Amino acid sequence: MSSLVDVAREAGVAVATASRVLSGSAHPVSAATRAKVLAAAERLEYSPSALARAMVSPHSRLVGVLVSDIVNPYFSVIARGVDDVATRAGYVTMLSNVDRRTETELGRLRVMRDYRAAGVIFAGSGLIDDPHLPALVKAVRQAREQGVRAVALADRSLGCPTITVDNRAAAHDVTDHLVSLGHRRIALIEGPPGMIVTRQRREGFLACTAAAGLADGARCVPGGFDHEAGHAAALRLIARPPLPDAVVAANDEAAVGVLSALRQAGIDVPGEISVAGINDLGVARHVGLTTVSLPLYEMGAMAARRIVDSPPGPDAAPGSTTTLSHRLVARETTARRARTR
Amino acid sequence: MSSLVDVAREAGVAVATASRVLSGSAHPVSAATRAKVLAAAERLEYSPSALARAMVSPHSRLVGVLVSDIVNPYFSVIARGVDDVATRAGYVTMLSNVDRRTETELGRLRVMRDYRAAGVIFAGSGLIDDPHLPALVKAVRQAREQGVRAVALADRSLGCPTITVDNRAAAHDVTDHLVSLGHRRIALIEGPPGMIVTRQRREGFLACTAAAGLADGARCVPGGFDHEAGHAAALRLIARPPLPDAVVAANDEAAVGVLSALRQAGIDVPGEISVAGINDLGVARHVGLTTVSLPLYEMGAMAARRIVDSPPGPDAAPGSTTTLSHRLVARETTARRARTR
DNA sequence: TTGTAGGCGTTATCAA
DNA sequence: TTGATAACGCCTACAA
Repeated sequence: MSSLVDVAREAGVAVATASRVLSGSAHPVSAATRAKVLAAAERLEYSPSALARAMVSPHSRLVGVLVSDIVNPYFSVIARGVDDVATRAGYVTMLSNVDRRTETELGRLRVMRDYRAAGVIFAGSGLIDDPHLPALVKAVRQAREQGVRAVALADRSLGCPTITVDNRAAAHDVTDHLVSLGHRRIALIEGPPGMIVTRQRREGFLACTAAAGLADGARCVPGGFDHEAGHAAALRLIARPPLPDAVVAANDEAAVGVLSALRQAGIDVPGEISVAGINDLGVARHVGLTTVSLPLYEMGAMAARRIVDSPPGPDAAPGSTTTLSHRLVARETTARRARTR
Repeated sequence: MSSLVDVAREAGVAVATASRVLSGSAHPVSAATRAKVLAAAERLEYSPSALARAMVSPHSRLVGVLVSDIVNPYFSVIARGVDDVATRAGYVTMLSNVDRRTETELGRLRVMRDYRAAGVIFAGSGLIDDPHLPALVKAVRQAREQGVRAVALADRSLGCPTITVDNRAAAHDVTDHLVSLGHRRIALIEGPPGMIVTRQRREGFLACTAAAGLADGARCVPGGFDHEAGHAAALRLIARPPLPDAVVAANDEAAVGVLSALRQAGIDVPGEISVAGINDLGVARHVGLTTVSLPLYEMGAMAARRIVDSPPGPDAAPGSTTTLSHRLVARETTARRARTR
């Protein structure tokens, strides 16, 4: 690898001059000199060291994204949004899986700060009564003081800007859709225990059923965010009749698990029971699942944009919250309640 | 952020000494001095600059992974394997989506080299008759000379170590499974046109059907790697009777698309037709899809291991190929051919 | 318009 | 065993 010194020597100019033309500086350089430098750089196949650049600038062109698990499509889509924006802006995405462990998140944040990341995006939901939260909050504050932008994609009280959706409202809306179709006994298959997003969606569900005077028919059962959890929860529902009129699953994946359990049991959807999810990932469209579309890609993209567009220096932006809108997408797994039982 | 200079001053020792204890050097340091330095570092919350370290060492602790699209679970699983190993070894994963564009891959490789990445993993399949391949091969060679390890996870003739599976054999084996179940007229729904992996799987399919004397019954139809492609291909198959006895889809996602098309058409699986995929991602287990299990996670993990375990310096390892084994997983979407038609 | 020089934070070399 | 110093490659005052 040839360095700026090599290029300067080859072009017969000072290092500073070479730097000025090659780094797109505003400093004036004569056309002739510029041409010489460019030619030399071309000949030597010069490519600036991103490391050295980052050393002397307020931050590197690295953007970190902390996800619970990249295999979960919820996070893949966010990561895709982050990376598209980052790449277009000349940045590189650093990815880390943290398995919902706040301590791991803390460790990864430190590593990213040590690379002088331009910013770090916290994509995962927080935990209820998280004993490690204070440590993370403190680390986030310090990182921000050092110029690392932080953005959260879920309500976590991290003391940094948050870009998220109203999970409570999303759960409310999908439940309301079921209510409006005439369903009276509705079950919610909850997300993983201990997660804030699980609580938010439960609250939305309960608020809607209560408002509709369906408190008696509303039933929350333990679940999770994957096929197996939804499948298992549905089996439990089936085992304890009467079957509810409708089911809201914690997310699309769980809803798909519910669908397969019902199908295996010979229960018709939406004839005998309606099923809905939340997220609207690829699978939902494919199986015709009624769900709530969440702007996941946009959340990632917007978070990245916030980072790459931000002027350098300590980040003083307060912990504002931007709430993106969601949208009910009615498909074939929900239908008007046909008969009484 | 306090630097090594700060720590040295605080401890009352020379910078070199502080560096020796804090970087775990083999150079001897007295216990007393060591303690002083450690205490000072603790007080100042010292954390070494990864950037400065990378500047003076042969490479950074960054591992790059180039995927076609992280939203595709095939790549998410690989990325997860890479990240798990990288993180455990104290490295950070840089992720880039390249949308199957070799030129983009080339650009991202350059960026990662500019960060002095320890290595770069090419996760995607190559293209047939790719006009940009020579440029990429050259860039890979140069990167390797500069100390960047390169690993490919598909047969691409990149001139670097390759860790992959035998796609030809995988397609052969799943086809053979169908043949052994008595199926005579078997259709292959191909992957995206122009991809090497598409050709390999087709070759395996054709080799198997030919060997079984089923050349007449073997039929290759255009498809793709997603739900929609599989769905559309199945519809075309249905539209032109007779329906084949069995279908091999290019991958699991396409197979799921096939299943839904058949279901919508009221065609029983596996009663009237057997369906199989390739990859064995989460969805396959869930829908009970017969498929071929590919060690995707292990491929990513092994590639990362190769990089983090490799001693620094120019990479001279020849373009060896490690082929990991696959395994047929028979589930409920395939069954013995019941009746003649 | 161009050049000189200092510094970013670390590790490694060479002396002491 | 410890210390001073030279890199690594770049950018940016400051000087000319």
